This record gives sequence, C-alpha cells and structure tokens, in this order.
Amino acid sequence: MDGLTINQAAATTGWSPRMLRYLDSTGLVTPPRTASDYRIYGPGELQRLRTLRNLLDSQGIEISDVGFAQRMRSQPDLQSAVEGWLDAPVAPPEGVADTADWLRFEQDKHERLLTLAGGAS
Amino acid sequence: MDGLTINQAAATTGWSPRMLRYLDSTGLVTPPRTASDYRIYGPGELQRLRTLRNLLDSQGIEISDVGFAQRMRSQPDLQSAVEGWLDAPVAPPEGVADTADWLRFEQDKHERLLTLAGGAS
DNA sequence: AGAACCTTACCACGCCTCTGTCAGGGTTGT
DNA sequence: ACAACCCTGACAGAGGCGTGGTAAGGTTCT
Repeated sequence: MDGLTINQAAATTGWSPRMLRYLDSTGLVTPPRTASDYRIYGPGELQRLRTLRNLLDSQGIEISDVGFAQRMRSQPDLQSAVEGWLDAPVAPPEGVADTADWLRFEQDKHERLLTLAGGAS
Repeated sequence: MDGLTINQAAATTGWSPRMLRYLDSTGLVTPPRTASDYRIYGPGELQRLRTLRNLLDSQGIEISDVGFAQRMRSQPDLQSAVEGWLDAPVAPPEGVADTADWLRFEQDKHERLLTLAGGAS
C-alpha cells in the first residue's frame, strides 16, 4: 500500500488527525480507504491539505466557505440562483417606465436562469 | 420621499426590522439613507429582500453563504484562489511520470491563476 | 500475544451567526 | 408638544463550526 496513514499525514501536513477526519466529513479532502476503512493519504491528498491551509491563511476564509464554494460547483442550480440574486440590480434600469414592468422583468430573468441551469422542461 | 421606512419594508417583506438592519450591516441589502440616516427602501430593495428569502429557503443556504459569494464576486484573487484549489486534481493526471514533476505542475498552475486574476506584472 | 495503530461516536469548549429585545437619544407628523 | 417613528449600541440565547479529548472496539506489525 502506497500512501500515508492519518497520523503520518497529520505529521507532514500540520493538520491534526482530528481535523483530517473533520475535513473528510466535510467532503473537502476525502482520501480513499483500505478494505478495513483506514484512510490512505497519497501525494494528491497531501498537496491538497497543504494548499488548503495556505488558502485559508492567505485569504482569511473558513473551511465552511470552501465547502460552500464546492457545493456551488457541484450544484449548477444553486450557483445560478445565487449569482442571479447577486446580479439583480438594486434600482430599475433606464428605459423601464413602469415599476411593475421592471419587477416582471426581474422575475422573468430569475426564471430564465433557473430554467437554463437545470429546470425540468 | 418615495420609499418605505424600515418598519413598512419589514411589514411587506416578512423580514423583521432587526433583520433588515442586520442585512444592511452585512452588505447584502443596503438601502440609501435620508439626511437624518433613516433607511429608505425602494422597489429595488423590496424585490431584493423578497427574492433573498426565496433564495435562502429554496436552496437551503445561509445569509453568510450569500455574503461569501458576494465577497468572491468583488475579490477576483479570492475567487481564483478558491477555484484554483477546487480544481486541483486529487491524483496526478496521466502522463506525469514523476510525482515531484506533478507537484511542480500544480504549483505553476496556481501561480498562473493568481497572475491571471490580478497579479502585478 | 501485545503494542501501536486505526475506526466511529460521543462530550465539551470558545467563537461566530442569526435573531430578539431593550435603553438612550434624535426625527417626523399632527 | 406629544406620539410615533427612526437610529445605534448592547445584552442574550439558540444553534452551528472548528477543535480537542476520550472511550470502546477492530487491524497491523513485530
């Protein structure tokens, strides 16, 4: 078996074994398992762990933030819903005479985004 | 003055006045102010508040998640750092003979992403 | 076989998010 | 002028996150 056990991986990455299990549970770093469920950390996981620490420190973000970014990655409807909300203007654009028209425009846009990202036809 | 005060906005959107102030403090919905610092909610803010509630409920996410997405929006280096980490493969790709070569490849990719997103030349 | 390792499952603590409420003080409407 | 509204700031409590520990039990090495 090539790869480090959880304590060895902890020693070389600076994470505690406890945190490696936690990161596994969050889905951020999920090493393969042996037949008896031992976690096996290969070079890929080790690099991922080291760069994760670097990412958190350098950007001042939390583990849960990276988890959310990953979730947006894997769920396109989530991503389009969030981005659609962020893109909605705070004031009606020029050229829209009636406020009611603008609200309808925004509503339609929202629906278009959802449909585009995976809506049932 | 056209626009609703905070209690009126709360009544028509379902948020509590307390939460409207909180959302203001997080930067998610920041209404303009009168000369005496009263918050004024126009149709844009009201729509944003209603769709925010809908977004949170339908996607099962938190206010802080939307805040993080907004932060990634406004900070391209943060976005590229997070996406760079998420894109890093967990195992060396085919055709890379040496593990050390692969680590160098990953390192270079990370640097390319950072440079591309706003690095000083 | 026995030491040293791994697993999951809990309890616990500090910090942050979300939400309510209240106090003290300024503004608006009648 | 007075009620009704707004502001900020603070305290408070439920719940989640990040992290450590520990207990009970299975696996691997020597």
